[in-house]
Amino acid sequence: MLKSTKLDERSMQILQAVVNCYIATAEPVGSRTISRKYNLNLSPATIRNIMADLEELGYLKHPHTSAGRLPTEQGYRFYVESLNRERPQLQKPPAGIEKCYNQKFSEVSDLLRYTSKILSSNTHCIGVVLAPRIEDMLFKHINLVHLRDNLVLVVFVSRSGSVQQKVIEISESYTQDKLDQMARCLNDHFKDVPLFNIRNHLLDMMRQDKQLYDKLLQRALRLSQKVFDSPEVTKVYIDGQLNILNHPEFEDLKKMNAIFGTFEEKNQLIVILDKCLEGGGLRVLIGSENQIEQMKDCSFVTTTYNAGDSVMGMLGVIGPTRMEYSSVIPLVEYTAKMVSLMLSRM
Amino acid sequence: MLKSTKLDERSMQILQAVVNCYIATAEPVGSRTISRKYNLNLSPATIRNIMADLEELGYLKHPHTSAGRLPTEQGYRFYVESLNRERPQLQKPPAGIEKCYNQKFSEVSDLLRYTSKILSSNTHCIGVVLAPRIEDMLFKHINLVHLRDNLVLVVFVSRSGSVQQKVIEISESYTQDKLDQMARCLNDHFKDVPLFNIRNHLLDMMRQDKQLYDKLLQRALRLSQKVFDSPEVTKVYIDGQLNILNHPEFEDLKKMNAIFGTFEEKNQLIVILDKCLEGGGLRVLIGSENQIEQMKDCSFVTTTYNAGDSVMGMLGVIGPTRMEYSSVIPLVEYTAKMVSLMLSRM
DNA sequence: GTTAGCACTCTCCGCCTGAGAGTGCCAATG
DNA sequence: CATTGGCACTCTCAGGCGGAGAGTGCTAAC
Repeated sequence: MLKSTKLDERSMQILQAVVNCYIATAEPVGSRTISRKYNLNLSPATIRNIMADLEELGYLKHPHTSAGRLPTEQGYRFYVESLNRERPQLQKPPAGIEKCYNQKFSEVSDLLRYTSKILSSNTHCIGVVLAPRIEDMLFKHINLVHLRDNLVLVVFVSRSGSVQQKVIEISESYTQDKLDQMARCLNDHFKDVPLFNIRNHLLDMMRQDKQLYDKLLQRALRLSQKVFDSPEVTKVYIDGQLNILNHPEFEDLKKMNAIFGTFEEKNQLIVILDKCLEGGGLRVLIGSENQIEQMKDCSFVTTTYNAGDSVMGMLGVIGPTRMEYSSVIPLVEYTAKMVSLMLSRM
Repeated sequence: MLKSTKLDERSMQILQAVVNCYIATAEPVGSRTISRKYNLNLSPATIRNIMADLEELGYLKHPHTSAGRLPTEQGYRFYVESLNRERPQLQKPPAGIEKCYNQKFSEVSDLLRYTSKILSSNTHCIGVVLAPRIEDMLFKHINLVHLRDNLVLVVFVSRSGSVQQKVIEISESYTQDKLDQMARCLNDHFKDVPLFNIRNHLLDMMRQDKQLYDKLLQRALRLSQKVFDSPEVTKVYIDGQLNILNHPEFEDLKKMNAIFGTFEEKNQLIVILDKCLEGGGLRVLIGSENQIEQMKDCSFVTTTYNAGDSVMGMLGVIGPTRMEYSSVIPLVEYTAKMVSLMLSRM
């Protein structure tokens, strides 16, 4: 019938009603249900006609002839976009979250881990927090501890308070005293240098000091080269994986297993999350938009957060395509705001 | 019929056959199956009689009249004990494990995390490794890093190479230089003191130096008191939780959920594992012997490992009661041996 | 003591059926 | 002519039934 891509007001209302209803019940919704629950003053028959149109346009689908309708991915997408259009009014801060952030966090990793918990427990989805990339951090302090023989423990603290540790093997064996001196050297030289730049910085310094008038510094530099030359894996905090057990669409053990598998092998996930990081801001990936075959029944709602020194990470939730976007989206955004705030204080 | 608690040779053979068979197939085993698979030269009828006796004695049970038999917990216990009696011959080192430990581990935590992976992937059960209790470690090195205001990052290294970190809040704000001096002080004074003793050591020293002729030391001591006075949670490494999805007995979502829940809240688990630690050596907890209501269909196979400086922890697997004890037990024991070996080298 | 035979029990699977939910279409209506 | 009521049609789901299969328990024979 109606062949224009634009939907008229009434069709939109019905589409939204179907999506809402399906999100709430996880069952195909019939025309009768809509006409009763939402007082649009339309008879079931009329609604049936409109639903048939919506199906033809690709927004709804049918599990079988005599069942109700449910949204396609295109239907969800339309729904989410219309949510975002009306967002300003929705933006009441989700209750309770603010209180959670009243406590003090002494370490960034604690804050992020806690945030993934908050996200998962408030949305019944999987909470995900991607830590700031290490290269984006600013050097603050380094410590070298002699372990045994040629092994040295390196503890590195960034200005925003993240702590990394790493054991490296070196060719010579230094006493703890020597290591302390070297650490002091490095701390003096690298203060506030961003890590992504530290390798260049290192090379510069080594070239300058080729005359080796300061042998200790030279050694320290060589050691720190070892520390900074292996690429770091971005840390990701995941919480509430078990939440998906409670969603009826994952009762099928096979589907569930596939999803758990993806979380076990995090690489694939990180690729997607990294993509969400680019550009910044809110991202909603619906169903197969997330490119991971096994996760084609899941949606991602993510946004970016920023730390005081403009280092950025990403947080959000992963849940069934049939998730409560209308509450999840504001919650994710609000959480990101809180995290940014907390980080700027640290 | 046979009312003596002792089983005769033949009954034992049949009990073992039933257990073996049930472990392999996860289905109640009938008399016919036994008489065909194990050539005991007995007809199904005879075996039926014996099985009825074993049932009366509490070793076997019946899901319903016309089904085969399966072991009760008492049956499993008998089976495991007879395995242990014959153990010396079973003790061929499980292939492949040794190779896994050919690599170098620079940190204890890496070794233990890796071990939990090894355990889970080789047994299709959940791998569990309890780290040595912190109080059992020997002091090696401490580092203090100024974070901001009154927050200090404390990094503590034990002689066996474990690294702990902790952020503490102090009343005064010290410069990094001061902190370095204090750390050096503490390193001199506490070298090789066992941690469980360090609090006494501290108090002693503070009493001795009451005259405060060394103000710096005094401050350092007060700071370190803060560090060592909060009790540490023992770290536990768990891997392969998803393995239980593949065991048919946990297809029931409810059971599975209960088990996952227990792992989420680790406290309960740690209590049990701590109990296994006491006394040392191999422990097999079958079904409800593990005291955790939700885990009554699971068995624990654990043993202790020891580090070079006699610090001890525990490792093992958790799986369905119907697990392959005959291969799991030697594997757990062998792994513990390897871990002890690796630790003594570190 | 061991075994063959046989009746009995219980589960599992496929088949059928009726109820219920929902659609699609058609004709009537304002 | 958009909307609506009515009605036939389709599909799922739950329950009941029955036969096949597996296994037991008992008894009588070896």
